Amino acid sequence: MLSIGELSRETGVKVPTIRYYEQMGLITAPERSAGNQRRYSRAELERLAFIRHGRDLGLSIEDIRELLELSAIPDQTCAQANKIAADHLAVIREKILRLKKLEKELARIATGCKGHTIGECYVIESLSNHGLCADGH
Amino acid sequence: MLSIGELSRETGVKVPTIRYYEQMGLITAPERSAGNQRRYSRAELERLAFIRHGRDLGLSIEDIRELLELSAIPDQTCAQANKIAADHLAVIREKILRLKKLEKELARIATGCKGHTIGECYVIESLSNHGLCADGH
DNA sequence: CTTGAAGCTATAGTGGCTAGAGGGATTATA
DNA sequence: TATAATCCCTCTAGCCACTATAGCTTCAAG
Repeated sequence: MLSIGELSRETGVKVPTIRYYEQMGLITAPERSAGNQRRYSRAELERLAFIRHGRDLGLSIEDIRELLELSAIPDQTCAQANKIAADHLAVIREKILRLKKLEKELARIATGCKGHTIGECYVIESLSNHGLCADGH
Repeated sequence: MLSIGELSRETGVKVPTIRYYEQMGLITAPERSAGNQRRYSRAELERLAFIRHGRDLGLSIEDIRELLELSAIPDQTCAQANKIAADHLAVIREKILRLKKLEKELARIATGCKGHTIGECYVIESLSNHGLCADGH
């Protein structure tokens, strides 16, 4: 049996976050010690590791909730699980594209400034004047 | 003189967001009509466009506040403005790197599943077993 | 003068935590 | 056994940048 602190150390999920997940219903309320402290089993550690892993991959709490529900019924087809992963992959790819555009734009702004005063500053100028942007963003 | 709705249409910033920016002190409270409605001048439109542009580039409200303050004193050196842009560029580049790792990992997970039931599902399996991951993430 | 769109304020909700207050429990050492 | 250090408890509020809702007033067109 693990205390919440031990569980935290083993999974890398912070203590208040574990309590938050319990409140959100991602993990069920565990047993308590005589003095009302949470005591976790190995099964709960694995469930939390699953959640942690999903969050690290950027899945939302709701995505993870759904995957946890799916994983409880091993005979069902896994189409839904695949869909969650594939949808999320599409979101990630979209984000990457967007950020690359921003990177390009910011690199232009940040390196373009040769003036020494705000009055001549390209950073300020660029923000004031959207027309200077290469991409529509 | 523009109503808040006109200002919204011209800048692409939603009406409640404009009021929010006013509350946050990014734009000063504008004149009011006889019936207490906001009336904006061209100068305010430009300031809002500046804010919008900064937000589009992912700058925080605080970054933008600082840039707005800097832009009000044209004789100061622009080192600080450059720093804000450069720092943000670094943050963006970091995010891109992180997302690329996630993309790789998710692509592996989402395409790896050949089973037909949850019991054999690679998506679920991968989340349960961090050891399958190529990268440390 | 009526009607419908647009505007007003104030409050609460979003996601995923994080921080703090004010206490009780457990554990290691003296 | 006493005590001190550390951990844990609940509850509430705060973070960011909005977004939504409710209940009201004002404006502009016909």
